[in-house]
Amino acid sequence: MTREIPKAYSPAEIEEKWYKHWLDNRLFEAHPDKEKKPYTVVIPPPNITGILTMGHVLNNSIQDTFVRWKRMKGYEACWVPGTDHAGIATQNVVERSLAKEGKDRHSLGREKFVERIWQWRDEYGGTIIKQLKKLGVSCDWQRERFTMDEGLSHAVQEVFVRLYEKGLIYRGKYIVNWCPKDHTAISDDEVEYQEKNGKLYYLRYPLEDGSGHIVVATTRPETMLGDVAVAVNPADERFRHLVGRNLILPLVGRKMKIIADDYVDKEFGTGAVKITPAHDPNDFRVAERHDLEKIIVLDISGKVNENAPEKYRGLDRFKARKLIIDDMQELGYVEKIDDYKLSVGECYRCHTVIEPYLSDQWFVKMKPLAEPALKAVREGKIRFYPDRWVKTYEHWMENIRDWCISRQLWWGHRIPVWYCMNCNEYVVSSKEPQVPCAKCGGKSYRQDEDVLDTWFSSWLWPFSVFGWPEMTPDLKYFYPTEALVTAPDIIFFWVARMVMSGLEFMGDVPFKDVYFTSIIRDMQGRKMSKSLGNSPDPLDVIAEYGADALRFTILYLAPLGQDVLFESSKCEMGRNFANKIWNAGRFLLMNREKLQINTAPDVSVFDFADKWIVSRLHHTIRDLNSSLENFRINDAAKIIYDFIWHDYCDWYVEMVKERLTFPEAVPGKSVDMTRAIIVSNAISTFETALEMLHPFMPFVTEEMYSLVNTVQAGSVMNAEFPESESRFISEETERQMDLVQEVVTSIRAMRKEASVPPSVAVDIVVKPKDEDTLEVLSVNESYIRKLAKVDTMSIGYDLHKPEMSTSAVIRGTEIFVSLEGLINAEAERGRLEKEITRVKGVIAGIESKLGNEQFIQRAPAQVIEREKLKLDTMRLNLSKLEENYQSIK
RNA sequence: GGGCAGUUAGCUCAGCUGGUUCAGAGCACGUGCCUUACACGCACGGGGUCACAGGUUCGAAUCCUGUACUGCCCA
Repeated sequence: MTREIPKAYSPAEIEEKWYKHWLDNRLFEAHPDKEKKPYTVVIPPPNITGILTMGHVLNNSIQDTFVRWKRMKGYEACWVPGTDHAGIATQNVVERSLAKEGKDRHSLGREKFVERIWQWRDEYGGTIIKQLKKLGVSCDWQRERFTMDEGLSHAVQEVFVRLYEKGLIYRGKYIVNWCPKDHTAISDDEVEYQEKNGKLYYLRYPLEDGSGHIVVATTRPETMLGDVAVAVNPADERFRHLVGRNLILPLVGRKMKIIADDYVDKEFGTGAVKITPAHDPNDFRVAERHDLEKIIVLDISGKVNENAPEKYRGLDRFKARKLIIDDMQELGYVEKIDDYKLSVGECYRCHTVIEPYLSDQWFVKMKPLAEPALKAVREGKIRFYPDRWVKTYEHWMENIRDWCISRQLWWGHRIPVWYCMNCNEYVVSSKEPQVPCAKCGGKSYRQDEDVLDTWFSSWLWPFSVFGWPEMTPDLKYFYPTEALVTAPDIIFFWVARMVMSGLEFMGDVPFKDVYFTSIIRDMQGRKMSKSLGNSPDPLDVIAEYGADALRFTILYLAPLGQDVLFESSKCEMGRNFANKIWNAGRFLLMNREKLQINTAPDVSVFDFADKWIVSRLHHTIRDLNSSLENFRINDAAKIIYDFIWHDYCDWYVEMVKERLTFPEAVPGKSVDMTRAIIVSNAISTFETALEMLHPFMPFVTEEMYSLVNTVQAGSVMNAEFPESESRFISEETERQMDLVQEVVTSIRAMRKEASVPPSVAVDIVVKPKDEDTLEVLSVNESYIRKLAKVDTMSIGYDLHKPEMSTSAVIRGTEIFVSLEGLINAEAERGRLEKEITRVKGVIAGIESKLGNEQFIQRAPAQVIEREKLKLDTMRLNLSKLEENYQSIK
């Protein structure tokens, strides 16, 4: 049946088959097990409206690699998947679909609208989860959570109540970032700043007594409708005499004072600042200090409201800006208008320009939560990879501002605050209060209309997924989690806040290591985005190259802390690698099939090649484990790639072929039995390599493992991850193999240089440098002959250079390739000349080093010894090269 | 304006604590090969004053300082 294995690996059916197998056999499921140590990872919950991006691919490939690796190492690996409810984004999506039916949420009503969103979620919300499965991730799907689940919602309410009771949640009228499109407040962190070309308008405000005017500069002239004062710096000589005098606000006619406040920057604009307390955060603070009125002049859509002169009412803020400037110009109140670069805040969801807006909101006091969170990172209880993110984290924590958590949306966790219908007194409670109002005895309540910021549920994720606030067995066993793998752009939104909530509510950090992934960009270095259309659809990439190929390629390309430029054709690398593995397995299977002998691996039949590959294998295991432990995942990918492709396939398999043709005689064993053992030994190393590679390329390794395994060991997932054993590592054997490889390569090069066709075997003469070399090359004669296409190989100290031959010197050992009729004396002389010049250069370099007294005095003895040895070898090489050069006729 | 990265072969990138094998990989390129798994392959080869200028050191792609350009974050 193995004869039917196709030549090229085609991933599609194989991936589907194994993913189903893993699910059916519940291999991803985790349960508290006292015998084992837990290894817990929670997925950064993707947005429920989202689809899989290359960023998710990287992120989840990394997580899966770690989770599978630890699972094979005997940990109870638990990877919790899920999604978040993405308040604004989801509400937008459903509102759009309502609009198509000519409806809006207000006509539907809150209850129906929320119902509608749930319907939408049931229908489309699972998209990204389905897509993740295509990638082969080993999440425990039994544990899939959604931030709006009952349990997680309960956690959110509990947290709100607890923080409120602790005095860490308060309500107040403050300036918030208002999105006039989404009609909601958003937090400071949800505002994205863009550098834009704008104007700086210089406006004249006349003094009340008609004795002149003062000029203020502003980028948002429409806010003048809400101006209540003009402020200057108290130390500013230019304006000192004006402080305390009155102005008349043009267009409005309001009388306002000139006040002095340190906040004003003398250098900016004219040094005089108009104060609009209801529409600017700095002005708001000035107004608090000076007890000024706060006049809101825009409505929730950014249109001028009834507090402004009639002429402007109902105008959009940008239209109002134009009209106001026109009117001011007409009245002679515009001094000048300059071009000006300014940074404009936009809503991170819909990119509408944010309007600072005075409104009633709920806030979390952050300072008390930030302090322990800062300490945990400083003390190394949580480590960041790469650690430079610690600085960013510290800076944010040290300058932390209170978190506005209320959102004027319908989709989300409703704020657990109840207002007395009678007197408006409020009670904070996760359920509707059953007791009469403490203030007036009223008996009916209404709940706060607003919902909480989505991140207010995400920050609880590492423990809410395990049932908090109940101290469930799962929570006890799996918390704290081990590693968090996430993109750096949500370090504030999410990572920092999880640290705070973990410490506050669980009394322990939520995770020990945070791995900040690279950002995937296109080949021009641009961020991948929907609007640019420069992001390949990972599902297309998987269809074309296979999930293993995509995973491996992206891991190989993404070094820790470095951005990655990606295009799907790069996945050829991963695909080719999968194909290489497929064919190596095919080779082994075909040979086993041919022999029809069942046998176990047998160390007693090990020859040089086996000892070498096993040494390389254990080297590789050691390096791979240490790379993964240090989160150097691209190194790990490279290490395993090089081992399988270069050591195993390029050299070892070729050597095995030679042995299968001419097996060494083993006492008491038939020739075919020997052959079968040789194949079994080769398979055994291959299996270990598959185990090592499995966390990176789960599908092809599982498939090959199942084909190659005779004893039905079951899934490779259940195999123990290989551990390096130093008794198998032989530096000596590896050095010897290096020599064999160098000899083979140099013979191949000489053949090529002399244009010997690949089909023609050549004779070689070897004059070894010493006993060791003689021994190694003799032992490996058959391999050298096979690998370099050599007919007879003569080896000895007293041999002579064949008449017509080309030569090379490898570490003092001379290799002559007979080239009867093929040699070109001129070319040969040129070749040797080039090599002689190179070696002379090396010698001169070392001589000047060794001749340097400073070097002799200060360099470590080891280094000096090394240089001396190198010099000896190089001198020997040179003398032989010169000798051979002379002998050319 | 402040902070953090980056600049190494035509392209995309490795190169950890300075010193054999330090100048590497993949792709691309050139030449030759259907050699008893693999043309998604094999073999061999060409290609880089490691951004620039100083400095530390016996010794610098690697450490320090400055400059230039690129990108990100914060104000």
